[in-house]
Amino acid sequence: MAKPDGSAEPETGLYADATAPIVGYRLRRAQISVFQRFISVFEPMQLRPAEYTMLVLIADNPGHKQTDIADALDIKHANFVTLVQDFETRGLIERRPASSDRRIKALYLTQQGEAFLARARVLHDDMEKEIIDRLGGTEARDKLVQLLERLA
Amino acid sequence: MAKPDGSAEPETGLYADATAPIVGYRLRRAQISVFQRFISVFEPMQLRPAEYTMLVLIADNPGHKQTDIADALDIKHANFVTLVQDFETRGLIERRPASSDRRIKALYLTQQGEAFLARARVLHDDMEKEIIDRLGGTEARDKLVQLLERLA
DNA sequence: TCATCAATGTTATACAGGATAACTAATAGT
DNA sequence: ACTATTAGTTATCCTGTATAACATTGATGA
Repeated sequence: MAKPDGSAEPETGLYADATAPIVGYRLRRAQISVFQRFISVFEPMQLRPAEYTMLVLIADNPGHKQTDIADALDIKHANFVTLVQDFETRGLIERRPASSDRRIKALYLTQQGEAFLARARVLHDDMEKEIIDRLGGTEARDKLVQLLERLA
Repeated sequence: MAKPDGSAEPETGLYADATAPIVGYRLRRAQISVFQRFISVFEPMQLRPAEYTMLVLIADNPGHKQTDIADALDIKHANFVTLVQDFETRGLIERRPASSDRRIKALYLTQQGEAFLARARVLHDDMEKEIIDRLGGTEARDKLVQLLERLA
């Protein structure tokens, strides 16, 4: 089998560069790697990536209804219910019925939730620093985010 | 609520830039978008992203055992079995027991499989061209792949 | 030799994420 | 008043992924 650049995988002799031009594949690998790091870092806080993003979104948009937050996260309303219920049980968020429309449950962080998120943000900042290091600087990070935006 | 740049979401009034610095989140969004496009483009061929990559890997590394291909794809051996069996049933790949070690099943594309992959590569090339357009050129694509490599 | 251990592939099973349908309660439109 | 729509909920399913147990075959060392 031809090996253009001699960069064989020692263990298997597999020509892995076959996947080089497949952007989707590279994207998925990077995403999995970053998410696994996230999960391991946040394991002590029992917080998964989507959950962290949910808390950030509620913190920065307090009082919005479930539908808005779920849509912003591209999570189906049906699946968002248990997610929200779990965090209410944990005392981190609060669902307050709107006086104007009793169907609506407006979302807020509790004081506990604010403190919890503050701790999470510290961990997350460290993670982002790690990522910036691996990428080679903040410019590279900004470039990456810019390119990802164009694909999303 | 403060809106630094005035870029509100008209529908919900949600401040979505809260997630801007979260690289993992952007990564996931881009990956989902690219994969959904892939799935829709390849729907007529009944081919999913991981399956396409599997065929490419087998084509460029014929005669390797299941374990090697599964490892290269980061798919658990147990889960790879049904995947391979399905494609054998479809007549696209062949599992040939190695004479040296009868435990090993070496993987090859059939002639049908080669023809099938050739058609798939055309579709995929079109998709990559789309992606390059969205990114703004081949240099941007190369830059993206380079950055993704550093994260994986 | 042969007893033991390791590697390959397989089956069964469980669990998490994400998707759909059907439902209740509340509101809006006519 | 009657109807349609919206917000939230429940139940259920499908897919991808993870683990455990197993049969077969091969490798290793007393």
